[in-house]
Amino acid sequence: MSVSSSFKVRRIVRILKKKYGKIPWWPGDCDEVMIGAILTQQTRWENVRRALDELHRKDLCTLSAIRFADMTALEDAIRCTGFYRMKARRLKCLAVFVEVTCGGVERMAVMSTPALREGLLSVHGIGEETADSILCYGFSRPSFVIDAYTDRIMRCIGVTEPRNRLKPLFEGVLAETDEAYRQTHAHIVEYAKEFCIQKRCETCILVNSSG
DNA sequence: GACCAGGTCCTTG
DNA sequence: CAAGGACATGGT
Repeated sequence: MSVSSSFKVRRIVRILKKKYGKIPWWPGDCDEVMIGAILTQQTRWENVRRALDELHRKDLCTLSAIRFADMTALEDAIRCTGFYRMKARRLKCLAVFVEVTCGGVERMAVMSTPALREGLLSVHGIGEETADSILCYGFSRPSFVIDAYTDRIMRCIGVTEPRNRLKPLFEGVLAETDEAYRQTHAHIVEYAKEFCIQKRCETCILVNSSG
């Protein structure tokens, strides 16, 4: 990766930290994080929150419950997140992986990060972003999450690395702790929601600020 | 009514 | 292997 890109990333991380400070993000237990990670695919968080509340109301907000849940009941509960048929199937796949393949969350918690990541990626419907979200926010592992917002902001500030290089780029710049990864990703999402909602980034403090 | 949302998988050329 | 489409509801 280029020195220039590392420099730019280092700089925006510092600016965003100063702007937002410590923000709480993705509270909830491990099961809720994993379920939310599937539901948030291509979906606004507000709708995911509503679906999670509905799942709680129906006692379906654990993977052990989802594993045997009625498919229609599951689909109904998550309908407001869109892609609800597909997501219901993905939740079932995740439930089987967690409860059967791994033998429960406690077993997952003692797996090595690479093994856990590989296992998650083997689940149908879990790609890199979802896997890293689960690792970082659910299991407190330092695996940085690259999402559409991150990619967009990098373009805004002139970092030209392809998307698949961004993860190592950030991990090379940040202190290698799950907390640093969580905060920085949260800052990026917060900033993106505030300024970079559209493809264009007209009011980008990241470009003009002397930071 | 058009367009987009914190992706992933499958099919084509 | 890059590009395009499907999945689906809810908000602006």
